[in-house]
Amino acid sequence: MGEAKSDLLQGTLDLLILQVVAAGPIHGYAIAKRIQQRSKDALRIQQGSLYPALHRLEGRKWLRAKWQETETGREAKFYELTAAGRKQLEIEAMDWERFAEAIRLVMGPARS
Amino acid sequence: MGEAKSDLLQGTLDLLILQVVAAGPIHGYAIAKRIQQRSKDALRIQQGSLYPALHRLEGRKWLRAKWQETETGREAKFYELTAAGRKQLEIEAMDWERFAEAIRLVMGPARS
DNA sequence: CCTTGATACCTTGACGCTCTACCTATCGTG
DNA sequence: CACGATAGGTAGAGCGTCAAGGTATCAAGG
Repeated sequence: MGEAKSDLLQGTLDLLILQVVAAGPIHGYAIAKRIQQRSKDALRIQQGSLYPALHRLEGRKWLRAKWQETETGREAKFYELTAAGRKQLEIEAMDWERFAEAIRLVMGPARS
Repeated sequence: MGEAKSDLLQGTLDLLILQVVAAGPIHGYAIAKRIQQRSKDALRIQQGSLYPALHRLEGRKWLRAKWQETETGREAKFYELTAAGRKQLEIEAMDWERFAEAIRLVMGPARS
């Protein structure tokens, strides 16, 4: 029940993660929370989506990880953007804008 | 080579097809052409994506198909929207707008 | 004490969609 | 006659997301 389809469109998760991490080192759990908050609860990243995505991005050298302590005194894996990651973020942000514009064109000029 | 990732974000093809078919009966090949033209060549629907999608939408009773003759005198399968299809189009169009807005929020208010 | 909920990490398996690549057939043009 | 455009289709693979499960720590409440 609830949502018939998945919350996210495939391919957008990487963009969201890169964007959030771009603001500074942050751990996985907080990334999901941040995305949820910033989207006003419209986007909820499942942990089963989040962690594989983080490992994927790390494997592609777009993120770098290191264990650190949170403000609450717990160990957590903090991710930060590499130079390649920053470049990738720019690419994906542009891709997204071009894609959204293309959809807008097909959906018709009649938009409020 | 070429595009590293898929042209389309998963889930948007149905929306595009429904929108194009909403304008009146049209056959598959023309749907792909129409989407490509309207998006100013940004979106190219592969036949291997198109036909399975059409069969899927027909199976869900959102489209109805019948063989007819084109203006050029060839047989083609013309698709048209059912009542359920029209409703689905509204739902997916709304979903898309909410989703695009959510991404915009996460990407930051700092937009040109 | 002990349970509950939040924080924080992770894996597994299934599902769905799109892609590449391939196939058939007709028509018009060079 | 070969080719590109039109028109339909299938098969296999890849990939990302999801649901569901697991571990462990910490704080608060009963």
